[in-house]
Amino acid sequence: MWRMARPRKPLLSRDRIVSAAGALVDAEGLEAVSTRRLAAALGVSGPSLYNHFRTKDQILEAVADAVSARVDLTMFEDPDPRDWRTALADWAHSYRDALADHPHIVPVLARGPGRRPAGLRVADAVYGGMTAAGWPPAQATRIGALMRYFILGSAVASFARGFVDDEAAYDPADYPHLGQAHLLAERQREVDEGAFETGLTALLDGLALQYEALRTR
Amino acid sequence: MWRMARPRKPLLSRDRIVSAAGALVDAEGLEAVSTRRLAAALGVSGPSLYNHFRTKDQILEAVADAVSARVDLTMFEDPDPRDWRTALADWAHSYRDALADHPHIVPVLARGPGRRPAGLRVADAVYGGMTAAGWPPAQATRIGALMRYFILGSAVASFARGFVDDEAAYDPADYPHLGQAHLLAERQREVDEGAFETGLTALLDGLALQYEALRTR
DNA sequence: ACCTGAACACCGTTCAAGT
DNA sequence: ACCTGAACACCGTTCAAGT
Repeated sequence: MWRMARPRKPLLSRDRIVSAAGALVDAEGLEAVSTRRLAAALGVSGPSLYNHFRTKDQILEAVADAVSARVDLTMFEDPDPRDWRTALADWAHSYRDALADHPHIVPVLARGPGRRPAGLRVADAVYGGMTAAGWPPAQATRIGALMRYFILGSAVASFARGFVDDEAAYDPADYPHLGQAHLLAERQREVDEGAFETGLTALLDGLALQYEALRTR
Repeated sequence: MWRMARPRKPLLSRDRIVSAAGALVDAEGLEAVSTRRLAAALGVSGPSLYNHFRTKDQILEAVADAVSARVDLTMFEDPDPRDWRTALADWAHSYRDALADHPHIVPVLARGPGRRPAGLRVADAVYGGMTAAGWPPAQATRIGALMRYFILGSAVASFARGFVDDEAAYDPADYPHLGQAHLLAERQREVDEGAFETGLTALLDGLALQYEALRTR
């Protein structure tokens, strides 16, 4: 027999499936991933995937988790109590960069840490870093959550991807303040970049105010 | 004939389709909406929908836009220059409440204002309010975007929906700082609520700092 | 103009059969 | 244990046919 139902060495592994799925998501977007298409890319037939994952959704969860795993968390290790602000800022940038590299998986990632190990490790590290820096536990939890809101929000609700490339859609009579400038892709990236930095600075400035109030009480 | 291909009075309208789709999304979630299921709920056959919308996606866009349309924008009309902070806070709460009422459509809404009239009206109103309050145009655009990030992020990356109801998934050996307390649904809503309020206050405090720096220059 | 059933090219998932 | 093809119950969308 030159073609068998089961090869001596497995053709598939969870890792191979996840990396092929990630590549497909990056190249063609979430909705391009079907079990048949993914299997074809791996040189097997559709149902084979079910020997390694229970559902297609769990494959996508694993892809999302692989992205979370690339977020730098070292800034929360052995923290200098006065430096929670820098740690938070560095982490936010690392997180945003990881998402920017794989924008199509963000909606899956945003569904919450859920069962994904790397996602939970992120939540855990931020909490640990904040409590070590002197934030009360309840506030540390909130800070982790609100930073997540802002970072994931900036990836998922990106201005750049939000506007359509069609001038007719933005009649100045309907939206007096919206200029044509919004339509330029270059300008849109600038808006996203500027809004992220402005928001991050405001968030950290505001938290610093709360931290001071906490210390001087 | 007691059953005809075309009735004298149209059976369908865009409004009827959108409200039935909205009800289906609210009751059973996004993935429960198929053209056949939606058509059945309206007492017609699947293809009929295509006489009123070009694609299923445009139906969902219209549902999302109907939610945006319920966001209060009156706080940006005839603004008191000193009160941009209150306007922003009130708007954020109104926006968040609208999303909380229809959580399943949030991923569609988060894709960006795109072509949706109500979504664009929101962006336009915030921009108008901020510039009228004395913010420079570039900053006004950024504020609209960053507030959107935070509000949509808080809806889409909700802690409450993020954790799974299974203790085994959160072994304290893996995540030393994550307590079992995170698992309680009641506690999760508290975290979301607290994180939103803490984040909003921090954001507005931080922006106030920037506004002052702007005035005193 | 607006609805219908039939049809097309897909889906995710199950399962018996193969080795 | 791990792969296969066949099958099931779905999809979104097109289209000719009806009134």
